[in-house]
Amino acid sequence: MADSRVPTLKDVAKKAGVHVATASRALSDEQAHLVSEATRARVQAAADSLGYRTNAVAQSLRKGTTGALGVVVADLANPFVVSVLRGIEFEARARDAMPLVAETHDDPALLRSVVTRLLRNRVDGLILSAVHTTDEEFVAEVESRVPVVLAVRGFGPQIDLGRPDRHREVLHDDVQGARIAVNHLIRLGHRRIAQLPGTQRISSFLGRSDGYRAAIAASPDVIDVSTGAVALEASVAEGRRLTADLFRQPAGRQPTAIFAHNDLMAVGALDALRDVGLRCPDDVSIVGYNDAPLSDHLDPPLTTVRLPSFELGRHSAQLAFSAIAGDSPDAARIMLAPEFVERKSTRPLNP
Amino acid sequence: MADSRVPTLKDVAKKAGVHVATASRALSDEQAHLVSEATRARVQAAADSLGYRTNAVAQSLRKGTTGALGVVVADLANPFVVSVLRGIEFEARARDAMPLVAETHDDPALLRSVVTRLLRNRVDGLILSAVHTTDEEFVAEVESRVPVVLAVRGFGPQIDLGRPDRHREVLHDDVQGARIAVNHLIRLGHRRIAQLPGTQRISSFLGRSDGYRAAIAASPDVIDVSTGAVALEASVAEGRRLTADLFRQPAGRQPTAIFAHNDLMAVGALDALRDVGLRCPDDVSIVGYNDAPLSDHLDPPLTTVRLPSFELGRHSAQLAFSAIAGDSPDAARIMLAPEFVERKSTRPLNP
DNA sequence: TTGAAAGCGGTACCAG
DNA sequence: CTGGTACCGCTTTCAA
Repeated sequence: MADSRVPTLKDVAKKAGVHVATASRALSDEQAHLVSEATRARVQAAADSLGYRTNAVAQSLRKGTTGALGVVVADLANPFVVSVLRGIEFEARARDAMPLVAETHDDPALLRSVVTRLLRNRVDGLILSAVHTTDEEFVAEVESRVPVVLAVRGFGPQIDLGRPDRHREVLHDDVQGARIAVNHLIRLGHRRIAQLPGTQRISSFLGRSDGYRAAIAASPDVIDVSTGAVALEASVAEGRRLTADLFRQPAGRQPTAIFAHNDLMAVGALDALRDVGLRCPDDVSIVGYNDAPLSDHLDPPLTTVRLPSFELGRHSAQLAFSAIAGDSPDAARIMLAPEFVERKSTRPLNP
Repeated sequence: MADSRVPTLKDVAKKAGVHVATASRALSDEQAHLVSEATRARVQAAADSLGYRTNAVAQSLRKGTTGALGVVVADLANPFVVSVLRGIEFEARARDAMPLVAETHDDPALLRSVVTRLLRNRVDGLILSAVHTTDEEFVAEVESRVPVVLAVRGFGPQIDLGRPDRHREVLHDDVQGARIAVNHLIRLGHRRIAQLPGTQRISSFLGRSDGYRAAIAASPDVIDVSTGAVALEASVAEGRRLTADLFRQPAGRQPTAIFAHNDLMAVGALDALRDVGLRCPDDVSIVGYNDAPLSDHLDPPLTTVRLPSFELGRHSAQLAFSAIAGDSPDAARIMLAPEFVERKSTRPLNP
């Protein structure tokens, strides 16, 4: 179990009877052509027999680049996030880069702390998927140090088209997703609709709120019976709480359809409905967001909005790597379209 | 957006009017006492004004230790894995260490590739939570280079108590978990029982099979009507396939209770039951494993086995860090107890 | 208490 | 095609 010292390039060179510089060239794909095939093979053999592995730390110090890409996410327990990560990993692997993943739990202090750590580790670039709208100043400062791509979440409201792009960002269209979901409910005949909004510090939820309100506003005979309360976190418990509050309102303000800002809250809504003796979809229709795993196996299977998470990850990484390579503008916005998934938790309004 | 060059310690020293060595001491918690308070403050001020951040790459090269802990998992989409990760993160944070997480998707080639990459990056230690029973030779070699802890999965069958510990491992007791689950079914009166086994290359599933068989063997009037087929992956689709096969057997070999090796397969079993017109739990009882999110919101809510995932992560990290510090034996086994969670997918056998 | 200098393990430029 | 050498940014003896 002892280490017996990890072999260095010097050991390899000695064993192969060449200078370290030669050994370095022999083992480098880009420089191997500068070396005679015979010595290259000899060095390779020496390296293999010693179990030599390049010290990436030394290599990074010398090269001034680490091949590491910092990735900051809010919550790994969110399957959507994992899918984004895999898109990033896919692109990273193709470039032999290494994603360093850190989690913030949506704590602004933790965001600063993990970004700082990543920066100390000299990541070549950063993909931030955990920003709050209040983090723009901090991020701007980070951007002055290293290429940054915002994924999933941005700063401004998406609906504000006049706002110039100040960052590189890859988002999905939450305004559009919410609009589709709510229009679906309206088309089914629902006239009293409520939303279960996530915190408005997160642009995704901000966008969904905007889309929700836009859809309602476009239909004069539809009223928004939301309580105005916002979920402290996008959880089952909060969805349940918010929904329970909805049904404490007078009958004329009780919704026949609910738009939840994510599937977990939709599940909480399902619970709350059961609590007050209402059934879904018979009495109340529910739409979720994100298409979480098993949401097709709930009772009833959940109508929801699916996001192109893997592709979003890929685009984010592509943008990051091209920024690192220096051939990318300082600001860019890629907006991906959501997909509506109709299942059994929505149905036409009872006559 | 330009970098304008990242400030180094030399820049800080120059600005503070001291030698780099002094600056280094001033900024180091352990050495700051060697420096006069006045200069320490001056250096700190210079560092702050320049936005200096220690170059962890250079620091690691010089110190010979990176403060990084490699963590290799099979599947980030498995919420249980995320919980283990958080336990690790918790301990790492307490030591100001940085987990580097890599995923294998249960591909042995990928395991080798990610471990190699982690080793090149000179992680101080490694937590492996993605090994197959066939990886022992490879892992032994890795252990000769760096402290390794096996988490969740080990090599031998857990039931083989005579087998000496050859590694550091932190496992949960799968034999016991399966035994409890199956005994529960037996106590409910079920006499024809089947399991839906995951691949036996993974010690967790191997242990669950062993526990399953042990429980059956201990009850002479109970018969195992499993087909012998094994899931290619622990997914809904495979659970469904295996269960469908179960009900293609003659009536006398059709189970009234099923033990699935994880919750996803249990969900697949639920699907298959519906396909053949059977109901759960009325006709067939089902037990899952892992207590996945939302398994309490399925139809019916799933009886399952919960694992102490966060604690498992913590123990793994503690063991890893003490091994890194050099005060830990080369072999050790920590075995954590599972917890049975009874919900609605199991009930007494119909008379 | 501070400065000088060596060196961690590579890479790349310059000679030969 | 190969060797010599400087240096990436930091830490750490050793002297002063």
